Amino acid sequence: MTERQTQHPQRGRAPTLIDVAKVAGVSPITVSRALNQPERVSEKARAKVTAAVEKTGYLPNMLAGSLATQSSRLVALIVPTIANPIFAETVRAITETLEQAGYQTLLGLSGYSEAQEQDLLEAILCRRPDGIILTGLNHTDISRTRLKAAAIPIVETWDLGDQPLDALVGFSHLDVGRSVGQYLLNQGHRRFAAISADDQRAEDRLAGFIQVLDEAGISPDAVERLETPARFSQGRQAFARLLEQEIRAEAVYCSSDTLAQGVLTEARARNIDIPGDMALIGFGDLDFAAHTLPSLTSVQINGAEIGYRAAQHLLSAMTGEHPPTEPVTIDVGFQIVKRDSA
Amino acid sequence: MTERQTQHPQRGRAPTLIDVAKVAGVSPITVSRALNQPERVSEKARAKVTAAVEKTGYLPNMLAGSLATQSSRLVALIVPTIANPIFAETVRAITETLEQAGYQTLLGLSGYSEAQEQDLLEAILCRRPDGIILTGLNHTDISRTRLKAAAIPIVETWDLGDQPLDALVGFSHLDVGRSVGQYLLNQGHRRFAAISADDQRAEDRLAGFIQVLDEAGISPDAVERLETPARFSQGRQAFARLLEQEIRAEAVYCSSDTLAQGVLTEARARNIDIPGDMALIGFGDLDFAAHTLPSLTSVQINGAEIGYRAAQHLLSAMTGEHPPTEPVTIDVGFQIVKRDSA
DNA sequence: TTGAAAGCGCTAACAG
DNA sequence: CTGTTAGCGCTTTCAA
Repeated sequence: MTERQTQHPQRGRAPTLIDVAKVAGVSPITVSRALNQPERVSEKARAKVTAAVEKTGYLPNMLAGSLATQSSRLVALIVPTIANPIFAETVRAITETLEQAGYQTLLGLSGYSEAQEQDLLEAILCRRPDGIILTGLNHTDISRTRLKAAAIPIVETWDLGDQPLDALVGFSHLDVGRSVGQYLLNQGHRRFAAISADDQRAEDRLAGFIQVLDEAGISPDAVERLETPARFSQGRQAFARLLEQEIRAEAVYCSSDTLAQGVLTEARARNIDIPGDMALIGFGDLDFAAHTLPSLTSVQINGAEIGYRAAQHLLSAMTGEHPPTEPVTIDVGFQIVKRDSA
Repeated sequence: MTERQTQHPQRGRAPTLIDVAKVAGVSPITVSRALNQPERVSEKARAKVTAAVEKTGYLPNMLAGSLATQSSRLVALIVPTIANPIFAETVRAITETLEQAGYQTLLGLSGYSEAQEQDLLEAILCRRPDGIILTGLNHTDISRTRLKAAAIPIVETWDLGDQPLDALVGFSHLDVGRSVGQYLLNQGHRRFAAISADDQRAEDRLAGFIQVLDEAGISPDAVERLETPARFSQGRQAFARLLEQEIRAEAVYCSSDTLAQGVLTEARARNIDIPGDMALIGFGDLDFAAHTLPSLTSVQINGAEIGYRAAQHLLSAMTGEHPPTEPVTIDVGFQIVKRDSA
């Protein structure tokens, strides 16, 4: 009398394709086809399946599906942080674009650390993503090896360089720094101070800035370097330190809008008018900067565009529209924008 | 002469457990055990397996593993947006906590829409997450049905209420509104204006605010309602509209720091001193507000704490430390903080 | 401590 | 248009 009921789906077990097939009175494969390639099934069968799915509350098990198909419809995305709105925008654009194409996004936060990125990568690659989007060009050797072994489309973002793993969507940080320097020189400034975070891309921008000053025979009066991620309050403090050292620059370069905002706040507290008494330049996302830094100049990056282009490229690579491509580089550019004073 | 090579892992195919087993000279199951329960395997076998893994560059296929184990080590997380730093913090805290416990996070952005949440849910539940974290208490009926059918631990966040699906980690938005009203009344203010977004939680806060004024026999001179997500510039414009209507409140209530910041900017442009001439109160994350709104009062929420507690609860539920629990409610609270002027 | 057999839920390939 | 068979890569019995 201990016979188990196998007539209808058991309590506590999610209904499977087989349960649906039984209820619909067709074979499992017909259910599978009705769900995934409806055009390859008679209208009658389709109706029976639809009803059975409804009745059982069936939800496909994608773990099984992906295993059989060898395609997970999953994309891995690794960014340093989402606390910085500039990356939040990129993440949003990517998830949105991929979602529409039927892909899900597995998010990893590396905290600007290559080691952490490597750990994330190991965990994530086990899930067999169909593609992967990374931030920057710097990865550990082990990461590079694993990525190559995974043999899936890769897009690196937020930078430009010679040796991308696969596709690359970004802009040149050295050029950003150079442009900023040139811009400030053109404004007639000759005495500079710089406040910069110490991650690779911020360093690249700073290097460009210093390079262009150097070409004009100028070197900055002071360079303050802060640990990434550099916060508002650190920017404020760094500027205060400069003032205490009697450094009176005509223009202050900041590696990010966040830092520039700190400088702005400290300047206000000391009745230094920006941009009247001193030029101040930041770097960040169009939207964010417009909202929080209405009274200064900034290098504007379109985080969303980077995301869209990266996702679109990845999609076309994953759906195999082009064969194992040559590495592609997309330069999304940047611009220096002078906003009205608040 | 068209015989296929099956001797060693083929090019283009990722090595499997069986490949590793062959190289190691043991059975597949021994490899599995060496990897997942090393203590149940002889030291000798373990060494052989480790070497073979190294040599083949083997990476476990979690799709297969999860299918066999019926456990994905995946957690679904749905938030309205990550553009708002308050949610970004929660997301960070959650992914970090789960990562340490060996879980990955599948992120969905609902854009404050229940319909979109439902779509995300359908896609995500197909991947058989072991647990799920949602924002707020409002879900479509279909979402509720699916969530119950999934039979996995659920944590709802950012709100408090009577009918949680399972666990609940948040605070009372009505109480926030009431506290703000009481605070401003205690300061001696009697003429108020309110600028609020129109999502459920902002509406709840506003209702609390109006309620407490009402109890004091006061009604606000004006209430501006903005569509969620409400941006900086809209807050600024809303305040400008109030001024044009000759509404001169002693205190302005804003449903978020972002809006308050817009008001602050417009006030500065018109030489209205905050908090000297007019009180202004916002709502948001401690860190964010401290960075961007140094000169006003704000209700402070700890987004990271909500994330930590939610993730911790979910972990203990998933690892089955407690049996199918009674619904748990965790009130993380909030506080009103007056900051120094910049 | 190790292995053989069976199966997780689904779909590709082939037949009918 | 529909069904049968076999297998995706792993782990769970159970037995040696």
